[in-house]
Amino acid sequence: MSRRTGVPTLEDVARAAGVSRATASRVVNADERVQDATREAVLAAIRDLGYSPNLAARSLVTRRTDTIAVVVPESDERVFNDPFFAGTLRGVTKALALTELQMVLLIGSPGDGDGRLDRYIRGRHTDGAIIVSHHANDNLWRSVAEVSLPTVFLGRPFAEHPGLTFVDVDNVAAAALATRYLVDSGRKRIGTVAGPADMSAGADRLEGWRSVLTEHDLPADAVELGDFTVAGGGDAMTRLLAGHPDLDAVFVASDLMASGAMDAIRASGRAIPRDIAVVGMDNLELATRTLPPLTTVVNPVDEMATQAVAMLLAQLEGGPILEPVTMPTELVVRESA
Amino acid sequence: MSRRTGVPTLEDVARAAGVSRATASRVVNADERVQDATREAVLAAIRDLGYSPNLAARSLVTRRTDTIAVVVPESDERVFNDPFFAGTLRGVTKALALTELQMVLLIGSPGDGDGRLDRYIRGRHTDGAIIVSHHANDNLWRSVAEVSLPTVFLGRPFAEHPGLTFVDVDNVAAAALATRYLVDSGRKRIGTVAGPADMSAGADRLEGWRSVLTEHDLPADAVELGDFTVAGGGDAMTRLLAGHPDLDAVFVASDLMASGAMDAIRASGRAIPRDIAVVGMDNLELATRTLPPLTTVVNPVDEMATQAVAMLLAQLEGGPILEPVTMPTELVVRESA
DNA sequence: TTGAAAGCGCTAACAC
DNA sequence: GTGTTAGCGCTTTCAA
Repeated sequence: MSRRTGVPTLEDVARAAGVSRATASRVVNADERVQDATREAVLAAIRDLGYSPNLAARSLVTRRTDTIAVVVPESDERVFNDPFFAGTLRGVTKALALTELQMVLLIGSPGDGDGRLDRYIRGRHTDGAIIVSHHANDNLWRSVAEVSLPTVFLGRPFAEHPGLTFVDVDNVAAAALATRYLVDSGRKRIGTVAGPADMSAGADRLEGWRSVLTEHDLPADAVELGDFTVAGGGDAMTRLLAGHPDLDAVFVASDLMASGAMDAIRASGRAIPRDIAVVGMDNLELATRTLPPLTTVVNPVDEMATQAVAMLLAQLEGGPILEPVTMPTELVVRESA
Repeated sequence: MSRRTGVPTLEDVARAAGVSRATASRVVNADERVQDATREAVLAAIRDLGYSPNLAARSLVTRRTDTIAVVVPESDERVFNDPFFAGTLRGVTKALALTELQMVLLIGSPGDGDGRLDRYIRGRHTDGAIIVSHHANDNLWRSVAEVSLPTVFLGRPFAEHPGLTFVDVDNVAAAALATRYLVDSGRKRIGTVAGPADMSAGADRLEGWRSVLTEHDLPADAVELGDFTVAGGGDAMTRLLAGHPDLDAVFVASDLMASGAMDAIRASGRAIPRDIAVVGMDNLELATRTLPPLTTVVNPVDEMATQAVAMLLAQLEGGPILEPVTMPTELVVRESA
């Protein structure tokens, strides 16, 4: 055992097993061409010494870190309060648990003030990245492109760039699905609480809502933006009702915002769905617990995360950058609309 | 720039700046004794080349990884669904953001079936660890002790061991506080939905509840165990009511379980707090949204996480292992009791 | 099937 | 203040 730190090295293992370091390394890395007897000896030494490879040393020569970054350019508050992110992280964690890869979670404010995320990416400290919740003004896409870091976006990135791939739902279609349901149930004055304009999910869902209203010659002017939080949804709804007291329905671009919006609607003295029908999006567990339970569009975060990891792994194994994947959605009808 | 990978090394920087690798290294590591002009030249080269240190190479020589493990021996499901863990991770993330340390999140089932967590710890792949939600039968404490990995437990570990330190609330006192409040408000037949017996938070809160009842000569036989989930709390409450239909109050060892328990109580046709008073523990945001809002004991996860990180940092900087810290709690009275 | 040896990129001890 | 040099622990040719 190494005299200095007490942590056994491969050298120590080799000596204990009476073989060379190269052979010991082969055993550690499951190389075929090692005689069974030799392998046994080395494995025994590993057990006895409690050997564990020094990852830094390995990384230095293999030029792989065996980690992938999960980048979320949002505040810690949001990341750890919003069930959408919880679902995403759960999905990624689950998918990654089947591999040898370790997840490195990088959280940073949108816009990335001090450039921490950017520097980490440009430093190529991980083998690849999954970028969630991308905003128009953070240049993460540029960074990954410039250093050719294998990356999959979870949610379509705002920028178009050859080689940028992603997995997402068709947010335009999802919002259209929700809005069409409201139209079909006879609602005539349909507003929306949209997501941030600097995120594709925000912009696309707004467009889906608008397209259906236009298609039916209904007014598409009742729009307020929220920030994908409960409070933001409540505030937006309050403004919406103030500006358009005749609303009889609203499509809210996320369940979290819908929860806040429903509180605001009730606070205004209106009944759901009698006076105002509400449809959300995400289908969080929360949607079953609102009053009344929320009709919403499924956002299959778990499957999306699995898909994103699979696409990234394919790239890491040397495959080509796969085409973007769009997951199907569906409407879940409960009692709010 | 290195001809092979396209990633610039310190050697490249040194050459570009016309200095030795050692001097370039000094600039990168903010060593004082470098002439201003030299420093400028090196910094310029770093900028031009887009240099970023190879962490593996640095780690190999410094014998530090600049990462700390946050170990949660629970399923991904629980970690990413339970707001208690979200709060903990948020606190740790926030505290770590002020340092140079990167968090490595290690999630694994209790009991640690395949030993992944254990191996990671024993491999000393991080400079230190914060262990959350420790169970009696996982031997994480033994592993950190055997490899002398600087560690702080978040929540008192089940095992006593010299050198094991932790931050926690006084769970006995917290449960006693809740139970005493119920006694003082005239309740006579007080049950409890306790946490898992293999966790100190479970055992201690049960003991606190029992001590107060015994002290007041009240029966302390109405106990059911839950698993700190909503469903588990509901099931336990249902059993409790079946076995003890005369209950007029219950202390539930977590807000999440309390939420489930309240559903079960309502389902049995009883009113809260008229027929049965309920006190929870944690003071999650959820507690403000139950019907009726939940009276509960504060579990200051954010402050605990901050404290744990501070204690770990002190150890990493070479200080002694600090004494365990117990944070204060308080009762938040809402409408459920 | 095994071993010898080179070298990954960096820091730190030492010399100047 | 700066440069030279050794060496961290590992994988991977290359040769035997």
